[in-house]
Amino acid sequence: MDTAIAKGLKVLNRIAHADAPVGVTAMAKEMGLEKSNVHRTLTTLLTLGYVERDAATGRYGPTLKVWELGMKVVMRHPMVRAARPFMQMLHQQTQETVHLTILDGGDCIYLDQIRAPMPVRTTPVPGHRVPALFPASGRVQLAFQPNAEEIVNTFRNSHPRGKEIKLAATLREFATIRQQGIAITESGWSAGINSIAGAIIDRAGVAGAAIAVSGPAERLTRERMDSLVNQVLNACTQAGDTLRGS
Amino acid sequence: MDTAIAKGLKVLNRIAHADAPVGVTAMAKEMGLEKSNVHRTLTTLLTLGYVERDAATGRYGPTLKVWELGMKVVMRHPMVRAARPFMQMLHQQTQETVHLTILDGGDCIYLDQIRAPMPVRTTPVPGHRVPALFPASGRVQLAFQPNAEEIVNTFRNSHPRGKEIKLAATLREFATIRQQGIAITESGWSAGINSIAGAIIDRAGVAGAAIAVSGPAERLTRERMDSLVNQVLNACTQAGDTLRGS
DNA sequence: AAATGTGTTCCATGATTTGGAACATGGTTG
DNA sequence: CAACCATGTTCCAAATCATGGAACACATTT
Repeated sequence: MDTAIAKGLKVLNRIAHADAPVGVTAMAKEMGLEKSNVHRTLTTLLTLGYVERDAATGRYGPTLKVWELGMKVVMRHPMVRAARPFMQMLHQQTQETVHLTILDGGDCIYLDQIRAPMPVRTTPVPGHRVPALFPASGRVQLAFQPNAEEIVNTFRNSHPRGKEIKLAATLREFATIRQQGIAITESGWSAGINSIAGAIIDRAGVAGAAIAVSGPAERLTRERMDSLVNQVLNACTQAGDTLRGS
Repeated sequence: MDTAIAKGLKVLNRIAHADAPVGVTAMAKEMGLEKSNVHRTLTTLLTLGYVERDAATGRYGPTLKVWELGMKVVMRHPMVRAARPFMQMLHQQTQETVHLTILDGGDCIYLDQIRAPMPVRTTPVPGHRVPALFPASGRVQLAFQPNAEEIVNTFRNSHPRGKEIKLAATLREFATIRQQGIAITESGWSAGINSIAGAIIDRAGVAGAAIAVSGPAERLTRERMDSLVNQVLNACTQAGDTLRGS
């Protein structure tokens, strides 16, 4: 194990997650390293171009280099490549915000999005992570997951709002979702926001991702969502075909 | 200089930029390191979760961890935060694709975008880098850059298509752009695509970024772009105010 | 002026990385 | 089927390189 690499990435992480540039001493204290050690690490990251110094304060902040690297990765992601055109279609048909999410453990990660001209106040942003039980796109994926029950239980025990979840009811709902291939949430975890999501089936035959259409409850009514079922399913199966075909 | 950190990031870069997962030997040969060294580095990155192995081939590919990190960075970027709401407004008014770009040396980096329901075939994607002389958003920023002439010259000497650029004509055009605060390209570097861009003035009083509206020439005609001048300028000044105010 | 808080430099010490060689594995070819 | 090649993996002695402590520089506060 290359400990220096671990240290370097830990420091980079710390800087990238910070709201504001940080100083050497603060970081050293926080991560239990020597000042001189942190300083040298930062100078290294500086010369490599991953970190820059605030002109005024001399504190260290992240550059966009990490982001550029990350975009390379996500844009090459097979799921993103496969889903993009069909998300675009869906957006054109609905004029609403369209999301692409994948599952990572019990979390749902927002991979890609097309924003509506008039989006809701709190649109999840690509890169965000939320418990998969919250959004429709997470639920539709969980429903197709073999270890769904385990994940739900873990959530119930670890998350502060976990106890609000009824296991039996949730599993029953998952059965319905599997049957229809569609999950719908009405003011589920974000008040006033409705959402309809379908699952993309990948090579392994499990739900590798989900496409969701979201919007304010006034615009995206229950009836409207019901009428969108086929379009969402369509986008998902076509994306799945593209994914498996290539 | 922590050489191990440099090595680790170099390997990570190599993997993230690759089109397909790569093997140990290939990487070792390519970057002049010992096989065993690369192998240990990869195992480190593997346990840290930045790299994963292809189940079938055993080759190494990137995970989304770098991307998540990068999104944190860009979403906290003051320019993105300041510009987002006004890009949204512009998108709502025009129903066209709206871009946010910044200048990095002679390059233009696409920071953020809102895609139109019917976008053009080749929409630049966030994270992309193009010579600033190509798109309208790059040109409007160059026009306000003190060392614009230098950048144009560097481009003329280094880029394969550099000789197509006439220095005097370009500088004259920049003067016009500075006067209007707006750059317009018609089928500029991408055939059939028109674009109108304005500059966001940052704290230092220079063009720190640009907002652009792009679309197919049939839809985004010259007359339509002329009628959008004020809306684009508005979005830019408001974004600039937000940026400097906060 | 003394005291605290920064960030930075220096260097002997020793832990860690290094590169080579040997081993393991799987696929290819005569 | 055996010999071969290419690949990934493990091991270890040698020495390079990271380490942490102390000392320095600089600014701000008391």
